[in-house]
Amino acid sequence: MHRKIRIVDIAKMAGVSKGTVDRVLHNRGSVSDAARIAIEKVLEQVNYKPNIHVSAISLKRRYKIIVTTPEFSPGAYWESIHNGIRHALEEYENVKVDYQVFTYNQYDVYSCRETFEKIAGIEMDALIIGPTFNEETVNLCKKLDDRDIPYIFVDSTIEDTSPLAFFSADHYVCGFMIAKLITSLIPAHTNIAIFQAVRTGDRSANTTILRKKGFTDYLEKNRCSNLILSIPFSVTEPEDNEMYLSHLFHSQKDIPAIVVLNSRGNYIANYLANNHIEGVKMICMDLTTANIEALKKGQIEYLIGQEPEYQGFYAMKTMLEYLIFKKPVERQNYVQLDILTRENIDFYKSFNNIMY
Amino acid sequence: MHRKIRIVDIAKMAGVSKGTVDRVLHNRGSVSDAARIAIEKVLEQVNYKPNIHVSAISLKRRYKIIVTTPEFSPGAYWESIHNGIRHALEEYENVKVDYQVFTYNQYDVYSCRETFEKIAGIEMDALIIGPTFNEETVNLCKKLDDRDIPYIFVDSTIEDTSPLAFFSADHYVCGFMIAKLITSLIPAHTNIAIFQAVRTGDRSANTTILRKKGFTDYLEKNRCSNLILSIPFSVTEPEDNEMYLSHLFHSQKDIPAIVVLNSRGNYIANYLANNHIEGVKMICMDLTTANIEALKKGQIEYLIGQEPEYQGFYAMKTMLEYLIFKKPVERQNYVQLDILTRENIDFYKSFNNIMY
DNA sequence: GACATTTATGTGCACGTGCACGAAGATACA
DNA sequence: TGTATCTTCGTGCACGTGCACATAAATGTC
Repeated sequence: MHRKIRIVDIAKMAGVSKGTVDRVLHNRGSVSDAARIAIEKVLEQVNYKPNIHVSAISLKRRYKIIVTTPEFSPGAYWESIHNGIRHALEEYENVKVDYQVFTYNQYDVYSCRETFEKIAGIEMDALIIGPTFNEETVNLCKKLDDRDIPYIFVDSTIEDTSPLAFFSADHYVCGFMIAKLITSLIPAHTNIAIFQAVRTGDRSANTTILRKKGFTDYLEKNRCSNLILSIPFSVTEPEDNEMYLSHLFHSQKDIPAIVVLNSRGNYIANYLANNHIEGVKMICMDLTTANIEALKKGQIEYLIGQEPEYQGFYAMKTMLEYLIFKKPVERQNYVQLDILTRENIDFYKSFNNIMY
Repeated sequence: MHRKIRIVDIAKMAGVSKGTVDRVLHNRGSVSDAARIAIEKVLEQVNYKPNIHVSAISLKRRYKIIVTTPEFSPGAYWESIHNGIRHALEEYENVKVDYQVFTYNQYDVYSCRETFEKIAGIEMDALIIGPTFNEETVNLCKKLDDRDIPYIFVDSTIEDTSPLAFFSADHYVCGFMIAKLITSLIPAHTNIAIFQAVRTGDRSANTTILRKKGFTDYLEKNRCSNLILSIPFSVTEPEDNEMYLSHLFHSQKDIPAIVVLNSRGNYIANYLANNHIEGVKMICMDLTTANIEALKKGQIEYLIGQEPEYQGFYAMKTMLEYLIFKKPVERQNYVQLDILTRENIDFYKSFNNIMY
């Protein structure tokens, strides 16, 4: 194997100094066409890959990166995404990053709108977005596009935007898989109750819609005869849920299976436990600490994980490498869908163990 | 946050030169007790963490690392482990590593013995071992211990050895989880056929024994009434398997479920397909390309993954960081047990996508 | 005590990139 | 032609560690 090519090697080949090569590599301008073309010619021939270790220690400029996601509490889904983001910054501790977090209420479209308008006015190098509402996100992204500010989505992607990349589960397939799992646990012809979060202003989250679609499609394709009971679930008015649930379980219907398409499965699990309702198989989304607890207790049969730490970590990592090294970016990044049981949950790597 | 502490800072604090600090940090010797103690005192107070980027570019010495595992063919389990190892070396491309691979026949204890004896005589800095046979591995490790050569296990660990670390699934839990999955797919009181690999010299692989134990323990604990049919599986004499299988399926027994505790599940799947035996639920180990194909075709219901790339990657990464930076090592490293279905298999990251 | 040998310590360079600074060359305008 | 302005380009330093080499101190030997 040949010696690794360096900037000075390219400079010598192109008959210029390393400063000029540096300007071309980083698009800094102030280069004559002749010099630029000569250098580009050399770059085509040789496969130059900067030594990232040296780049790292030589870096001087600061980057301002903004992160906006729904609000979150300890142990919740969105906290994991933020943990991943922080881990990425720790890995690149030598890079000077000012990062600022803006959260909004994911059940209130006005909160989102307000936050996004504030963000749109800020000076920044890049943005990481955890989107919920379509229209508001599209509006924000339009402004970002105009200002040539790159942005990356986590958790889900939004149509009619042009992000640098997105890191998300395939929510449709997620619902599809959940249907397969739940139907393997219960007899045919039985009922399945599905809980979905309700939001203000008649808006639904992308994610839940897609999961629901995947779920029903599976049943249809496989001619499953189970009856689906769609139950609303309110995060803002938790007292309503008590009503929905008591309604469901006093309706004399047999409910052998429950599916929760958001991360609040533990809430339902607790209701069942408190009301001594047993023998219900539950499948829920996301490895929140509360959900994991319920899984270990046997209240939940399967938890579906969508690697939130991974999403956050790679969103930030990808952004940094794009900003610093102009590293080419893969746009579509679907994360793994993990099936967790009380048996394999203890080995699940929450990225705290992984580091990277 | 304070400025990061450097070697020269420590040197100044201890009243010595950076060369002496370097010698203490790397245990190079030639340091007076007085100087060593002074430096160690400073090191206790400050939290020195070397800048790995600078370390990386300053590295000069070569390391010789040997890897020994069972033989493998393309797309097979052990190949993934080797892929992970290579990825780690790519990440540390600046480190000069001579690495040499020695494989042995995992079904032949003599082959293993011969290979290990050869390895024991070689000059090296470190070793990564994919063990199969207990006694032979213990013998090799004793010699390594005498020569102070660090070694790391992948795939499984061996008692009575003192490895620097091991990266492995918890095979007992794996079997336990498989039992849970398979019993959820079939009615009570039915038969379950279990395939286990047979080896020369009456030796069994650790892994299979542990998985089988976990499997039967689950059934016992949960008072499952399924009848277990243990079927041998020979890799060396494949024509025997045809016999075992035809025996099984001509015995008039109803076989609604099959569990394969090694990575050759696809072999059984093909037998079923060729003989038009349908409606059998299979759970198999490992994401070999052949197994993945069978999973996608619907011949296999669940595949259990044990992150072989991850194992290889972190085994080599851990070893390198131990050798270079004297980084402290976590001994026990249990990998994730992934449950794959035809739905989520496409999102499974084979590390080719991940890189790191 | 003189010299040889061993042990302990300090000094200085290489690693390759990012970026600041200043020099040189080109162009404009009086 | 002389001066000012803008564009283009080259030079050189910083980053912090690993390690080789030179130097100084301590110890051993007769």
